[in-house]
Amino acid sequence: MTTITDIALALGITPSTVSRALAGNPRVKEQTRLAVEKKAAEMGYERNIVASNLRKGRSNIVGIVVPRVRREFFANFIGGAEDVLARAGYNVIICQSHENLDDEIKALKALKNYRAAGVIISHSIESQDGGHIRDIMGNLPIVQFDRVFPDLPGAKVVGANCDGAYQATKHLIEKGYKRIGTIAGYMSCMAFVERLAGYRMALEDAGLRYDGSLVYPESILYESGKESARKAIADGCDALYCCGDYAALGAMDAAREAGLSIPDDFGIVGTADEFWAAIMTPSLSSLGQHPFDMGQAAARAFLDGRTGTEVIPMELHARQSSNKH
Amino acid sequence: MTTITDIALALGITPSTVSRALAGNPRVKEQTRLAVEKKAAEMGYERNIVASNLRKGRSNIVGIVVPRVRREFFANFIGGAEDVLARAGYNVIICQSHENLDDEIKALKALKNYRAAGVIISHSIESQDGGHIRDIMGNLPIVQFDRVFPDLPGAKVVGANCDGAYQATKHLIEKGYKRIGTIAGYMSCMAFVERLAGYRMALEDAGLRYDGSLVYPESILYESGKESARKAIADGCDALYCCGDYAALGAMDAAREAGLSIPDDFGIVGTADEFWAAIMTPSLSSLGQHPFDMGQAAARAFLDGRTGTEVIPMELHARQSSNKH
DNA sequence: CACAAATATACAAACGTTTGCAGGATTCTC
DNA sequence: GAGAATCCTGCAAACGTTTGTATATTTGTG
Repeated sequence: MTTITDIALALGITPSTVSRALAGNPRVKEQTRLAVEKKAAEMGYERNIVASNLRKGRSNIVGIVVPRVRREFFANFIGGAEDVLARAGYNVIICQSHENLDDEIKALKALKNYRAAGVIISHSIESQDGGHIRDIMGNLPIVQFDRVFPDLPGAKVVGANCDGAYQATKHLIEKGYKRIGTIAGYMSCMAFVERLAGYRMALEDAGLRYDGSLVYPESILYESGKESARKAIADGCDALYCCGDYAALGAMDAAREAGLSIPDDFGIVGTADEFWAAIMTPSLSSLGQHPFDMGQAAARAFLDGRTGTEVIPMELHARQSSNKH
Repeated sequence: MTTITDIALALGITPSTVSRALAGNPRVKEQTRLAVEKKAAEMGYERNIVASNLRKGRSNIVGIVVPRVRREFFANFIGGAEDVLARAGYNVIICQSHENLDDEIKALKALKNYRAAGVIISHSIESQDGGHIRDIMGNLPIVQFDRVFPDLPGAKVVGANCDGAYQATKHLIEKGYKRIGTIAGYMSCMAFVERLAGYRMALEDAGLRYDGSLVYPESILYESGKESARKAIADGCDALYCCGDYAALGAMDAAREAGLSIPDDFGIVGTADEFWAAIMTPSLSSLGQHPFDMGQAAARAFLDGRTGTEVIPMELHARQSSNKH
């Protein structure tokens, strides 16, 4: 592997000049810069990024910390972020917290240790606040997305959760459902808290009473969605706004098992607009997020050093599962 | 940030001893090792991994190069690989080739530059052979998966493509379909070549003639699947084995648009067993891969320095789309 | 032509670790 | 108790960059 010293030797100059030349430092003469660049190309030089990182005390690595890569939302987010970060010369290290505080801390420490240029994170369900993030990362740029701690400074990219849930709930009301519950997700996440607020607002704006007993703040996995839906049916609900499509799917199955027909006896709206929502039968109405766009937005927020909160719109895709006649 | 020099100073010893102590080198006395460990913990020391990597000339980074993270198969694979690599103390850098040779080369160079400990790769569709991989990575461990170049040495993890396609085709034959085509995928990938071989073998074992004109070696995306299926229908096929579920979905839509009923007029089997295959209507028969397991297997192959080819079984999930009466 | 100002390069230290070699201390053997 | 063998630790160089400061070179001004 050729080093700047090799180039310097070949040209009869010093490594420092080579370094500056390659960095485009205006202190080196045009002529020598060209000579250096030519020689470097000739010798197949590639900057040793590890040495560079050590000396500079920071790397061109951006860490992305998510609960799980396998989840479609996060995979798409990563896709979007990687696209714009790679174009800007950054490399992306992926860390999974597995919804687990310890793993999250471990990941953040590893990133700190790599002198990552910044971290893009959606915190685990176990994390109660952003203290550990701030403690570990110090004043490194942090971009939070989807699940964000408002107290933590730095950029944030979130879906229009409140507005989206409002739309979804309003849609159910307009379709004529009378007793609408919600599978609300864990209240430790802002995203879910906001959706609940949107749900409530829609009810109240329509002159309906908000009833806390129709809020099922469980996980949004298939099984717990099904379980919550059973309770909702027992509680007399005729519709559910679900904060996740898998929970919505569970709710569908619960309704069917209870002998209810969808959408006439029971209406359902999910969230995320997974690919399959449109192709199943009955097709599932769902509130679409834009994970890929969010990833791009988060990456750009990092690159530009922006610091506010960016809200990515969500739109309702009304389909059969909520189309009461 | 405390360094080994700080610890050495605090204990009145030298950095080299501290380094050795922390590395568990048997050349340092038990007693001093304990003292060092205590002090290190006390001072909140964490090894500067960048410096360590520079000195050692290699890092604990493993690169995973895939066409796209957003694809379920790859996202799940990465999930599996990350799980076992993280447990072994490695960090994972994700690179996307976007099915593009240039990006793949760029990614490999970046990984080489980071002195990655190894690379796990599924090559882009544009890559014709493994020459560039070998050229760039030199003798670094390379694990290939799914799409592999047989000429490239090193470990390989693949699905049982031939066997799987055989099962799928045999299933269609046994269900009574008479003229079975295949949406075969690009022939630049081993995986697809093997599946085609399995398809052919199943036909011939059943005494049916293999007809090259019923092989549609196009991409396996939805649109091209639909297009290929239109041709297949025009060619008189009554069933298709599709090398991807999205292509299978396209085929379904093409059949429906042609007024054929599934499964009675037209049978379809897909590949990958995406989540939605089971819940759509009619449900899609599909050949299940195990991307998460493959990820784990690939990571273990890397860790153990294994070098053979590991074959992960595929199983057929027979559902409505191929259930001719 | 002398002196100042500007320009271009060289020198050397630093980033924090690892590691071959050497040397000091301890233990062992006869 | 002398010598060898063993055990620990220290010294110093190295990994390849980057960068503050100093020096050398060129240019400009009166």
